[in-house]
Amino acid sequence: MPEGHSIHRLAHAFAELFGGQALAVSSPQGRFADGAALLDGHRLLRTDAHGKHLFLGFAAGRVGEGPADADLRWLRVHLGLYGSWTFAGDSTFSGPHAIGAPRRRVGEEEQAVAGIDAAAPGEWTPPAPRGAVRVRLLGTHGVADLTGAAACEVVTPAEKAAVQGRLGPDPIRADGDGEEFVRRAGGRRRAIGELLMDQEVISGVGNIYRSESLHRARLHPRRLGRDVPLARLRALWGDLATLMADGVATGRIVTVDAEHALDDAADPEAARWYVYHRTGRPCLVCGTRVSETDMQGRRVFWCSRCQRAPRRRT
DNA sequence: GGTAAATGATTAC
DNA sequence: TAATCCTTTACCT
Repeated sequence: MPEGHSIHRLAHAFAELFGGQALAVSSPQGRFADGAALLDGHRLLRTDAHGKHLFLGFAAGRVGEGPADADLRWLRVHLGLYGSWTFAGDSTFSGPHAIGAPRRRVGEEEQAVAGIDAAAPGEWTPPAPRGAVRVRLLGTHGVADLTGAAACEVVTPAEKAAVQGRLGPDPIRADGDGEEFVRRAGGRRRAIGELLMDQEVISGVGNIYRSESLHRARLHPRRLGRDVPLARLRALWGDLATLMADGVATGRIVTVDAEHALDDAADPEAARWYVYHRTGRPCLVCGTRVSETDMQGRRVFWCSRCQRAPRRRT
């Protein structure tokens, strides 16, 4: 799935493209018919993102009424490994055209789809849903179609709060607390590579940000949390906050500093990251062949020279 | 026209 | 640790 930065982009996009509008909510595929009926015709008043969860807050009633937060009903969407939103609309409708899987190639986290039509407002008609569209949100100037989500449900404010209560601090959110991350990761007997992917420790980090931030921090993925000095945990949080904020701004995961950038016209994907998906290829910093291993069913990449293996403990 | 892989997370054994 | 769920696409034959 797109990592946390994409979810925050989606929250912004929905506010911008549909904010304040009463939306026609449907489930062309049918699996979300009940939830869609609950929200159909309601206005989208709030959007929120926490880690990899997207929340869209709807309320019934006329424009101008200021519903209490307690009256909102939230659509909670988690894209999982291959969920995706695809947008289309008239000439006034812009923004991210498609976020999330599928990707044509690894690294294509946002795909510009020929979906934004040049039709003038009023002359645009929504395209037929393509594929298994779980939810369609139709506004005045455009549509958003959701496919492949791992989670898609309508929740109350209390249920939303409960979900967020289980999530660790999010480096992208204003309320993201780095010290909380240090508390949750420090002293742990689990590998830092696992801790970064644990959404209760830090939320929003995915497989690319994991491998890349650990390389930038020169930390081996199997180093235990308790063996990472607190100052380095703080630095890791700070680096992730910077990288992920940049991801929100640009829609791309960029982790390679200018001094290490490598222009490889023959294989532009090859030098996109320091180590992610670069097994056997040279580390962009030292040239050592990148290593790969499996960590809880996911691939982790690191440079055995830049990121020294932790000493074996008995 | 089949198959594996994909930036995830939960449940069960 | 393994199975399971969500869906599309790249890359084979």
